[in-house]
This record gives sequence, structure tokens and C-alpha cells, in this order.
Amino acid sequence: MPKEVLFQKGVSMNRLQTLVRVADKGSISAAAGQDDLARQSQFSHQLKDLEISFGRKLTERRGRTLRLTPAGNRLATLMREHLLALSRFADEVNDEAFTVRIGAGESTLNWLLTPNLAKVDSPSLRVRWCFSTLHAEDIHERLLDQRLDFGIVRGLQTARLKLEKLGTLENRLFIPLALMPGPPSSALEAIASLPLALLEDGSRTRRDIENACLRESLKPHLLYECNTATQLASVIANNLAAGPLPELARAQFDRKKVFDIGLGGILKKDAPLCLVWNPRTLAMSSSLETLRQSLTKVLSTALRTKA
Amino acid sequence: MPKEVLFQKGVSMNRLQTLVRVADKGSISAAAGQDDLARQSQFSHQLKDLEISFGRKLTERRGRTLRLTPAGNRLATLMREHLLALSRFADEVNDEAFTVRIGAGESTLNWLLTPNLAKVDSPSLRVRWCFSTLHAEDIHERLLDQRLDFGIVRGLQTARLKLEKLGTLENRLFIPLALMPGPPSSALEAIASLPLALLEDGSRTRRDIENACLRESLKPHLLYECNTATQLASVIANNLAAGPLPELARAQFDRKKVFDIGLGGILKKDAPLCLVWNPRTLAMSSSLETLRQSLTKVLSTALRTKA
DNA sequence: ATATATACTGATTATGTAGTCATATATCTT
DNA sequence: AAGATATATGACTACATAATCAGTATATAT
Repeated sequence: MPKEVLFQKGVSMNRLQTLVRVADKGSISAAAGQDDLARQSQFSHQLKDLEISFGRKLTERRGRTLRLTPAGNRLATLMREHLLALSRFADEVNDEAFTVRIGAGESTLNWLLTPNLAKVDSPSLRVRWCFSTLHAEDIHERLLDQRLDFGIVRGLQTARLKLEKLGTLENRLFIPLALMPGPPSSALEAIASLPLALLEDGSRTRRDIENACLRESLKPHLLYECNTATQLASVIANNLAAGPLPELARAQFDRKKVFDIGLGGILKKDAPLCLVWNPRTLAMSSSLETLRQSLTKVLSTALRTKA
Repeated sequence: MPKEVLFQKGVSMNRLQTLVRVADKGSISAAAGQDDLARQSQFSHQLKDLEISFGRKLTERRGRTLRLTPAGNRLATLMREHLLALSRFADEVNDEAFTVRIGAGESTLNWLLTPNLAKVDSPSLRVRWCFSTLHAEDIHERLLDQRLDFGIVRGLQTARLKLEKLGTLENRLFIPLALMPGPPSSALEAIASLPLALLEDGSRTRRDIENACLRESLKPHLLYECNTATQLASVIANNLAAGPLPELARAQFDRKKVFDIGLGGILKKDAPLCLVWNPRTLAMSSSLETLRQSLTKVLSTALRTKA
């Protein structure tokens, strides 16, 4: 007969949830809220209670903050999954919206995902979407520990995640007609002659454009460094500069005021966009599996038709 | 930012564990122990508290006993896995023995598994073995809901379980020398002339032997119907009758007093023995995965060498 | 050295949960 | 209808956990 799985005193949902919160936020005070002294103290107590019952240190001081021991990390990972599964169960039996967490780059979220979500929603399942703007490495990490259900990235590969290609998404140069009355003979000509807006971080698009200018001994008029693709789009919409954006951004602009031109010779070919997920997460919920299929279909259609 | 997974009052480890216990035993009183009125009442309370917090009925009366609703079953399945994972975690951090639950037929447990377990144990991991004598269908069911970690069966196939062949295990007729001084020309001759012991249930071995006798118009002297293979072996060891047992049972007998002969033409060829497991169970624990490899190696070696 | 941020400790209260009892209700058996 | 079996309910106690407060300890920054 199998051993009775019997629980020690000292191990409660709440305490385990605290461990997960602290693991996610990286410290007790971050998890508790910086000013809430009472909660901070409570969390410290709860972690200690857990350590006593498991008979093993789960946290250790690292400088003046905290980090989890390997055992603590394992337990947090375990419980993150369990608590998520339970809260999904609670959602489903309540007929409340089923929460789906998806991470991608900002422009992908804005111009690919959001415009097409209406087609994904199924009548039998109301979905609450949680968007996270993240870089590929963070998406990878959060998919692994199940803080995300889906990610959309360019060609990420890893043993423990699954992925499916959605299609390719080209970057094009968007030019306000106010700055240049008609299409130039090449994108490079426009880049050389027009005020330019680029993303500030070391994105590949930016590097490629800078390299191309270097090759041709052109000096671009980089007047706007933007933090987000939305800002960049706004700069273009206000006729301040030309700038590179995914072709789907075209939907943002008035066609009579902004036109776009390919960056063929300038940018290296991008890897195709992929939907990525953790099979462990999907195994817990048939709804998520259904959603995955729907997402793949809708998004790859959108990329094919560039709608 | 992902929705905070926040837990309702009314949902505690203990209550969820009660749900699992009731699901396993099939009724409140069975889970509580037949005479313990206090626990019976407590369990009823706990289930009701859960239903209130989830806002959904988890049990329903079926006659005068209880059965879980579909939602209740889903929750029980979920929690069975979670509680198991937690207790395994607790075991491991405590350096206590890691519990492994394995199900198989009685003779397989006695003559294949038990004699070879010493070779499976690894120095880095003390294992506490829980044996369950079960039929193939029960093994299947318990692997699915993770009440078992491993099963050993003959050719079971299912989408949600994985399996690996270990090898073949022939049944042979064991004959006390006291009843028959030398090997007969065929097993059928022995069956026709000697007192016979068989298992009582409708096993394939028994059916095949009976059919063979029918074909040859022989009437076997079936004097012993045994409940277990061990009983059958005991009958043979006491010179009461001859009987069919897996060839590994040879280790049980004194070679000078019992000999065995193949049942080639009489029994249909058995499907090979397989180790079966639920990938979800193994994904939770690297120790189990290590153990699986070790088990496969040791048992298939044992079957090959018939040691 | 001082200030600040973070975490730990001990004591205390409020609340939630486990555990028990007596009894009621529902279902099945005879 | 009466008895047996299984579960449900309400009231209560004992206990465990959550929540709060005041104060201490430790590392980092200035």
C-alpha cells in the first residue's frame, strides 16, 4: 500500500505562496511592498516556519538582501506550478475568465497580437489576456518557470520548450510624405537625406542600418532615439522623421500621409516569428492547448496576409 | 503583469488532502475508517468547506454513498499529483528514503522484482519500495492518476503512458520428483497423469492448459485451485501436485526435488514484460528518471540470463 | 561614523482550521 | 415499518496560522 502522504504542520498554502512571491520578486521587501513593514515581517516569519517544517534552509542572506537556496528554488518552482494550476481550476469552475499570460516584444504585441486577438477568442471560453513586453531571454526564463504561458519570439531554441513557426515579419522604412513627396529610388537614399528615428537599444535593425551607412560612407541624421516602437511610430506620424518598423505597423498610419519602402539590401533577413510554450504548462489545461492551436492559426494567417 | 495567484479562505492543504483520500477510497467513511465517527464528520465538513470556497459542488450523493462530480475528480487528480510532489520534495531534502511505488502481478513481484532490487538501489539514493499486487487494468488506472510510479505488465499500450520492453518470461510446468521420477516425454503427458495445481482466476495460462487438454481429450486431475502464485509454489514444494509457474520461480525450489519442463505447444506465446510509467510522474523527479533507467537495465538483464 | 535599506526576532492578537460530539437526514435492506 | 448504513449539520473546543507591532541585527552607501 502506498505511503500516506501526510502533511506536516507548518506547511500551508499561504506560506508556500509567500515563498513563490519572494522567489518572483527577488526579495522579501519587494514581495511585501516596500513600505509595508508588517507584511515584511510576516513573510520573514512564514519563510522561517517553512524552513523549520522542511528541516532545510530555503533562503540565505546575500548581502543585505535575500536569495533562495537550491532547495528553496526547487520548492518555489514546484509551488508556482501548483498554485497556478489551482487558480486556473478555480477560474474554470467559476466560469470566470481564464487567464492567459503572453510575452513578446512591444511591436509584436501592438501590431501582431492585439489586432488579431478578437479572432482567437472562442465563445466557450472567455479569456483574460495578460501581456508582458519582454526580451527574448526573459521570455525564455519565464516560460521555463511557468510565469508565462506563451511567448512570441524570433527563433529561440531550447530543449525544454516547444515552438512553432508563425511566419516572417519584415521591417520596412516608414517615411512621412511631408518630408519626402515621393518614393526615393532606394531606402538608403531616404536614410541619407531624411531625419531619422531609431530605437535606442542595440537592436539588430539599428546595427544593420548603421553598418549599411558605414559601408556607403553615409552619415544618417539620427535626430530621434526612441525607447519604444510606439514612440517611434508617433515620431513618424508627426512628420518628424523617417524610421524602421515592422510592416504590420502600416495599419497605424494614414496611407495618404506615410508611405513605406523595403529595407531589403540593408537589413539581414530576420528569423521567422515563433510561438513558444512550455509543454508542462499546457499539459495542465486542455483550454490552453486549444488556445495554442487557435493562436497559431490566427497569427500565421495574419503574417501571411499582412492584414 | 500576471494576475496575482491569491488564495481563498477555505482552501487548505488538509482539506484538499481529504478530497484526495475520499477520491481514493470512494467514500467518506472508507477514507475516515469505518468506525471513526468524528473523522467522518470532519471529512464531510471539509468537503463542504471546499465546495463553498470553489463555489461548485465537488461531491454528490449516489445512493447512500458519495461520488465525486467531474469538477471534484479534476481537483482530486490535480491535488494527488501536487501532494505527491510535495511529499517527495520533503523526503528528498530530509535525506529520508525516497518512496517508489511499483505495481505488478504477484509472481512478477516475487520472482523478478524482489530478487533483483538490491542491484537497483543506488548508493546516492535510499529507496523505500511500496509494492502493490495488481491486475493490468488497475496498474493502468493507478499509473494514470499517479498512485503508482511504475508498473510491470505484459504489453499494455495507451496514449498517456510510456513503456519499455524488458524481455520475455516463459511459463513452465514444475513437477515434484516425488510424483514423477524422471522427465516425461512431453508436458502434456505429465498434465494428463499427475495431480495438477492451477490459479483459480481466469488467467490465460489456465485457459490455454484447459484448451490443450480438451483438444487431446485428456482430463487433467485438477486437485488444487490456488489464489496466489506463492500458494501454488508451496503446493508444488510439498509434493502435492505439478503446476505452471514463471521460469524464474525455479529459484524457489530445491533442484534435487523439483524439475521443470517447457509448455511450448500448450501455451500461447506471452507478450514480453514491459516497464510502464506515467511521463508526468517522472517529469517531477530526476531521481525517478534515474531509477527508471536502472530498473530497465537490471530487470532486462535478469530476464535475459534467467538468473 | 552615520544613515539607510533590508531582514530577523519575540510577543501578542485575530482569525481560520482541525478535531470532536450529539443528532438529523437520506438511502437501502429485510 | 424498523433497522442498518452513510452522510450532513450545528455547536463547540483546541490548535495553528495570519497579521501586527516594537525592537534588533546586518550589510551597504555616503
